[in-house]
Amino acid sequence: MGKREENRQKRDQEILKAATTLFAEKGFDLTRIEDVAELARVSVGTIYLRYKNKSDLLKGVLTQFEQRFVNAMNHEAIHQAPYPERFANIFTAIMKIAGESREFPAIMQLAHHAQIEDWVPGEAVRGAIRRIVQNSQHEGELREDVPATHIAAAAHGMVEGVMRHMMTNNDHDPAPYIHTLTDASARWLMRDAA
Amino acid sequence: MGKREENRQKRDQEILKAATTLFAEKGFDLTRIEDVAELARVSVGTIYLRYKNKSDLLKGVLTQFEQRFVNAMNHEAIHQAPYPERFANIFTAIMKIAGESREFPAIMQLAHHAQIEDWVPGEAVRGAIRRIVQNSQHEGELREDVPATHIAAAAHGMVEGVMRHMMTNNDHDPAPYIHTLTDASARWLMRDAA
Amino acid sequence: MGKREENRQKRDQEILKAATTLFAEKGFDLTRIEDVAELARVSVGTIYLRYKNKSDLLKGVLTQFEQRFVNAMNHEAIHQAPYPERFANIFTAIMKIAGESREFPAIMQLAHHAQIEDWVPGEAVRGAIRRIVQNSQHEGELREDVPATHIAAAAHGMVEGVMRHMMTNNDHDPAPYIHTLTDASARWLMRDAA
Amino acid sequence: MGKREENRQKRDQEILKAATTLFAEKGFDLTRIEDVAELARVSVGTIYLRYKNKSDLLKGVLTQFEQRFVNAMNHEAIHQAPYPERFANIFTAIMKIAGESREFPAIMQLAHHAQIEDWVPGEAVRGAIRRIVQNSQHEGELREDVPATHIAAAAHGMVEGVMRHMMTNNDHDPAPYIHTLTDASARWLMRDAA
DNA sequence: GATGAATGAGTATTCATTCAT
DNA sequence: AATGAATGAATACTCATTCAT
Repeated sequence: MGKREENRQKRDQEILKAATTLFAEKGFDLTRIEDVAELARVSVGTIYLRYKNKSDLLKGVLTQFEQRFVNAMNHEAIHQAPYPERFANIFTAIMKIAGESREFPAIMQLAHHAQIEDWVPGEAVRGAIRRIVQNSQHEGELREDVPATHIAAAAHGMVEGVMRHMMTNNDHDPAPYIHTLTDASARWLMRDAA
Repeated sequence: MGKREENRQKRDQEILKAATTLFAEKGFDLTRIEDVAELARVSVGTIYLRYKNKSDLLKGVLTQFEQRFVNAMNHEAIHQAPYPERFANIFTAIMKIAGESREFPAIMQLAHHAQIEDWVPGEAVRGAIRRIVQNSQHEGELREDVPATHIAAAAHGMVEGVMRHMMTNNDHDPAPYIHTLTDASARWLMRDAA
Repeated sequence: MGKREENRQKRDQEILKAATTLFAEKGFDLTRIEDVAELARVSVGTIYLRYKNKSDLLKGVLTQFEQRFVNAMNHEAIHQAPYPERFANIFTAIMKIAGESREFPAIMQLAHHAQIEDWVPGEAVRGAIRRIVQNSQHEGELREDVPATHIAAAAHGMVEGVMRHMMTNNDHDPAPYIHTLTDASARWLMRDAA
Repeated sequence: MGKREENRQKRDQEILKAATTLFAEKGFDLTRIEDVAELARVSVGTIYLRYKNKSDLLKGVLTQFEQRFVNAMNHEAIHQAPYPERFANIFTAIMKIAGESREFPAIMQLAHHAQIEDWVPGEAVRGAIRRIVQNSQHEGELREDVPATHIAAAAHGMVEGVMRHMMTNNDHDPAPYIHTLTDASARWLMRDAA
């Protein structure tokens, strides 16, 4: 990797990091591109070389965030456990990611912000859930009479709801919530539970 | 009721109706107060006599919407049915309300708009869920080992997720979704299901 | 005087007093007619029955203020003293009036505010000066080779400049300033000093 | 000087010139920043790049004006003449500056406009007067028993009063006024006159 | 005469985006 | 590629004034 390329990637990261910090801190409207540029120590022009507008920059931030959740859910170790432990593992991984980022609560709100072109909030995460569910259904480990798309939609909302509740209460111990989510999922979706 | 008072109430209604229409159609940012005034056939000043700023007007719209759901959920008829029919009744009522308003899907997105003073999106609805759940727990009809607050948070998110999915798919028949929600709730929360 | 007339005059005074207080406190632009009305415990409509617009209300306040200075200068006792004592008496009277009103410094600034119809700031005061000077010139007590209008213009400016200096320095003892003004006037205008 | 720098300076000049013209013509409130921009052939944003708000732009105009008077008063040629010619020279120079600018009378009124941050109208001019007076006092040419600050305050007011009178009368010949001011100053302040 | 709710014209200021250097 | 000065569209909000009661 040439020095030039190296520099470029470093700038990319700085921009995304600065944008994340400021969007989380002040929200979308109150974050000025000029401030992002200053914090990232690049010029405003440089940001526009990479993102076609402000919304596109937000999309970059959100994409990076969702990708972390998708990665955590797809981590193979998780899939080796039997149900309902696997539920617990997935929810634990999700909660861990959420807890690691101070910006997460604020960014989560932003995901619902004004329409972003070619972007549906949570879609990547729901897709990951759906694929996991479908695999498990095919393997006979989860009920097959509930459509995987319904499960993805409901489960995603459920997790989001629980996280919102945690944040509202400023509660930092995820254990009880992981328990609730695992319990609900197991009773709802496990074949044996029927 | 004097002419003055009569006029005032009529104006109140017109403003809220116009705001609902425009916020739903164009979103928060693109809705101009001047346009709301024109549609409501009042002056902009009159809107500011009632709402202290644009966000406060949105809060008025959202409050009215949430109240409809709360009323539907609190409707006594719903509480006379045995579980799991009661679940089905509640979800049916909710879906009916949602389906009745063309503006609902769009307004639902707006609820998450940047901080509105003294307003937490969905709080009224979650409060209603929590009270229903607590009553049913006390009456021994639902499991008591899951905190009602957790249930409210997760169930609210679940319904929101499912509704979002319906809207994304532009799906107008709520029956399958009501079924999924009722099934999930019953398995998760009914005492006998344990 | 009937009760009605009495009430009317009382309202008039309340309005003028409230306007003086608020104009002095917040300046012309930041004073709202509604606030004047509230402080005077009348309705905004009542203010408009007496003053045709906001500037006219300011004119009312300024007129009342200038009149106090004119009255002080015309007070007969002052005119019985010989020069230069008479100068000292006049300046003392002026400084006394200025010192008596907490609002005076602020109101003095406002006099120069945007054009008010049929009103020239300081005109009444300069007229009073001019008449006193002319009388004294006719009586042979002051030099006649300086036009009274020039004297009025210069002397008025001089007093205003000195008052501004006092206020800027937050200086509450007028004695040294009275001395300076008397000294300057005497040397400049007394026949014997030539 | 690069093209950039050249352009910048040209814009600076145009903005100040346009602002002077319009403030003088229509007063502060009725001058729209947009019109200043148009007259200066720059965008409104460019004005805000240089002045933080409308008042700050007025301050720029006023500062430039006062500086001309200060420069005229400090012009060394003036200081070589003996008193009372020096008084005559100073007043002549001031009147010349005032007469050269069509905008001067109107701008002079604006100086008293509502509080401008970090700006006291006439302060620069009074400071210049004070320094000249102090030098002359030290050189034994003017009375030392009148504080230079009092002289600055009173003389500045006197000149202002006389100029206001000239303008009110729409009088274009400064000679009689220069005479009056010189006469007054000489009698008041010259050591020999005592 | 008194009231005060309703009106609606009016503009300073911001900041995403561009493009000459 | 990088820069950052220049651009200018876009609008929430205020408040003097009116007039139906």
